[in-house]
Amino acid sequence: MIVPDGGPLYLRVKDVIVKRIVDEVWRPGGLLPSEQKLAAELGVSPGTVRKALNELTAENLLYRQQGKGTFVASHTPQRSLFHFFKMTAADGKRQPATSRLLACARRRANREEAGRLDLPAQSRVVEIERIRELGGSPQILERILVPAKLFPNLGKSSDGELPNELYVFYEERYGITIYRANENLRAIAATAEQAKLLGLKAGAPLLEIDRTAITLDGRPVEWRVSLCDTRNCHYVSELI
Amino acid sequence: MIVPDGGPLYLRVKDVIVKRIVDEVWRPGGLLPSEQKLAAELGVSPGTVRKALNELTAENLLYRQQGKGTFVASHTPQRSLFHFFKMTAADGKRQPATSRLLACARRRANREEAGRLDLPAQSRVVEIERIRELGGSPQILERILVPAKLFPNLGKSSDGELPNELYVFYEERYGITIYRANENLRAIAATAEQAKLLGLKAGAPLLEIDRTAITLDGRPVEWRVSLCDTRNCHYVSELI
DNA sequence: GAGTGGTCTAGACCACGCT
DNA sequence: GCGTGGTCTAGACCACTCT
Repeated sequence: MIVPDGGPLYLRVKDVIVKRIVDEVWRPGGLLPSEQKLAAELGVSPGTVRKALNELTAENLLYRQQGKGTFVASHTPQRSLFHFFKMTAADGKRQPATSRLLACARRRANREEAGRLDLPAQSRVVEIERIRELGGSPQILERILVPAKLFPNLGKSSDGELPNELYVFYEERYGITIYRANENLRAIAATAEQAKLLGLKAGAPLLEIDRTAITLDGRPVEWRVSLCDTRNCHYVSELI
Repeated sequence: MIVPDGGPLYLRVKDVIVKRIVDEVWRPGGLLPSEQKLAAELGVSPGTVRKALNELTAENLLYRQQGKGTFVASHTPQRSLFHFFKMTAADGKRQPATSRLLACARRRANREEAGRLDLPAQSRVVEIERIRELGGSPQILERILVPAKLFPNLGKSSDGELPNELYVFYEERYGITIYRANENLRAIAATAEQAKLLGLKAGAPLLEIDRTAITLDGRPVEWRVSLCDTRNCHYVSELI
């Protein structure tokens, strides 16, 4: 048996599959071998492989299509939008979001930033600042921080254009796929500078979304703080 | 075969089980028949029953204990706390929350309120106002609205005491189990009155959590608006 | 020891996508 | 027509709980 020892067999099969995705044996969007072939290769029964594949599908790591096969999940604009963007307009309509770049530069991380990204002190990072507009008016002020090492040319050449959906871009351009994110939400008062950028008065209430995004192997690769004017939109959370 | 027609068998088995919970054939905390007995009774194979039970377990409707059996999920203080209370202290510690009742009275619903609770216009409702404290200082101002019809004596006699975990109370006292909730989050500025109750200045930013809680059969039974002082705590959301 | 859920196996048949 | 995943079945064995 090729799978490592210890614990239930289907969990070990899961680990093998995850490891192959991490090692880029199978890349996002790519097709996995069929259940039967995987079962034969790993020396387990098809039912065990099926259980592993189904759990990974439930965790949004894979997706399956009857008649076609099993694929590694990847960021399409749709998936990115629905999974990682929880702001919705007050009227429920999903308006096309556009973004305006304010800054994009490389610099050294301070202590807190290095800690958040699990980097050595003083590591180089790329800082992106932008404003996202929903329905024409500025609504979200974002500061994004990523390790420079993982994003080689980002912020060096003056890339005037960055796509609105960054996770699609991370994946296609740098081979970095975001699988999970933790968000902490607060209400804060806008500083004079923030207020000006969003067309508000200083002290106006803003929804602060503090997000750490992590890859499949659990490394944090993005720290993002979004400040939202929630007069015309809100953050949606479903508790089950 | 006892299960109704149409669609995959295991989904029909799920529907049968859900219906029995709704009809209180099996009550929260109660023990279901074993897989084998259920399979025999419904005339399907044990594997099919198992698949249905596992999906319902994943949806937090049931829980299973090896060697003991399968039970209908119920609100314990723990479960209520972990599933439906997403505020965490800034230092990550979960402090015991206490609450102070401001008001609890029956009255007629206005248009918006009736709409939110899916009630006829002018229906009687119970309104609860309270302040929740985390670590000694007031942090959350809550207004809770429930249909008077479903909560017979609530708010009539002056119940000076209401437990901190209302969902446990709803279930034990009125047989109403909350299974899901939708929350919409915003940042707002505190009114003078709100600020006074929370020990803040007027205009201070507050996190507004607008929640609709629904039962297993999909009926909304509680509308709750929580206003949180998020200087020392935050709302946690995990995106997967 | 009896009963429960958890795991693992094996195979049949169906629905779907492609060629 | 072929290969894929989706469903359904049947049974063996293990781990756990309780008496």
